Amino acid sequence: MNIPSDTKYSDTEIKIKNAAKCLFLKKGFSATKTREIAKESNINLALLNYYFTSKRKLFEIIMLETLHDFLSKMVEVYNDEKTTLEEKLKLTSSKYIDMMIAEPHLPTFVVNELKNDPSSFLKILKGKMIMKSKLVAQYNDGVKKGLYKKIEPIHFVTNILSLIVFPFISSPIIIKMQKLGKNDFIEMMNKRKKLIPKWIIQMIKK
Amino acid sequence: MNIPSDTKYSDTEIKIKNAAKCLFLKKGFSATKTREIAKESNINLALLNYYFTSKRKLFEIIMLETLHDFLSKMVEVYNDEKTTLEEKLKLTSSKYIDMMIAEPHLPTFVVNELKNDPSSFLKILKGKMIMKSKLVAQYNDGVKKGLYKKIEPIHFVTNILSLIVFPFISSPIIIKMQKLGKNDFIEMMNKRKKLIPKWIIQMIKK
DNA sequence: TTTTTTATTAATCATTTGTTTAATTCATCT
DNA sequence: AGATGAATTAAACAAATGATTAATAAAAAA
Repeated sequence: MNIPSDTKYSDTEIKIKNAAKCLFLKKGFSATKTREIAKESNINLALLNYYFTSKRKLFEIIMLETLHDFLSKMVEVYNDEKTTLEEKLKLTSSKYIDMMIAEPHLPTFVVNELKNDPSSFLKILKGKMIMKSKLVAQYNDGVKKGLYKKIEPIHFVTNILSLIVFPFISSPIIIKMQKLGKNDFIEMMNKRKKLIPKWIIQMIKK
Repeated sequence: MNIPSDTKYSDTEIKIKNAAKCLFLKKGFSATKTREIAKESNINLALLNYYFTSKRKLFEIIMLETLHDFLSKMVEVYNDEKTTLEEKLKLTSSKYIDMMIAEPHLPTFVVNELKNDPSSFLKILKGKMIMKSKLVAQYNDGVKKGLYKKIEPIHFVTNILSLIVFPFISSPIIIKMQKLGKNDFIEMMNKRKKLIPKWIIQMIKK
């Protein structure tokens, strides 16, 4: 029984999109060839244009969906009204690290293709203003109460994301430098789930 | 009067290499076309193959040189015998941030193309083991003396690089999110030169 | 069932792209 | 000046690549 998670798209369209997403994530737009997408999804080459008009259009659809998923998951945690700042840090850290263990190509892809076309980013970023999130509000509160040092919030947010995301972006380097196996790297990232919130707190606590 | 900084290469070769490096850094291997390199460097298309055999060979040369420069500058600071750990942090932060302000495409390029072919990384990484650097030794000393918390050194090094490099990799996102101009972003990064060393110290200090 | 619409296919087209060739210019040496 | 080798050029080639077409099969509507 099929769950109609995406009723907008037919089976064939989903097959194409899945294969395309996988390839685009791994190799980027230019290095991914339409024939490769067709082969990987077991469809005829012409169906790609039949359903998606062009490679570029297909790419843009995938780009927007991927970006949307990515940012939505972020903002969920940041805007939770019930959790404290420290809890948010723990949840963020844990959630994103899991997310990127599952899809290791995601951060590089987002960062890369956004460099070429930041306009798609704006389309998605409507209700997802991290800088106006509950997390930032809680940090500012802490500053006012004299609990936290005053840093510009953009640095605060940047630091959190840096410590979480950068290791994944640079994973090939870390793996080579440390002569790790893939599982060792995952192990290392799992350890960071607990460490990163502590580090962030130490950075801001008076 | 020409300074024979690179006597190995003729004028034409240098023109080609410069244009190619610029394009490869900006757009990656696949998206950069040989005709574009020829046009940008004002040389005939055939000269590219005449001097460098193939696009791929040219790319590999540029890749290795860029990587070499990048890592050399890193290790210089890390292995300075005269400076303290805290001084090294300040120097690192300041030096790399300047470097990436000058060449904003560098980190994304390195990270990207290394993902596809980490072998070139190993060729370069001979004498440049960051993990066996003076910096790490000094940190370990500090731990023994009870000054610093004990974290695995790989996390220590990863954190430094994360806080320095990630903002540049994600600069299009930061710029859009904060509605910054390019100069505002540079301003922000210049502020981080002083902040990052402090943050790192707070993270490790007991 | 018949008709009409939709989905799929193989073949082909028109560019693009990396590379090569063969001719020409330029510089160097005798 | 003339000969030799390197540097440069315009033209062309072959393969790859994104896209289209026209024919066929499958599904839906009548």
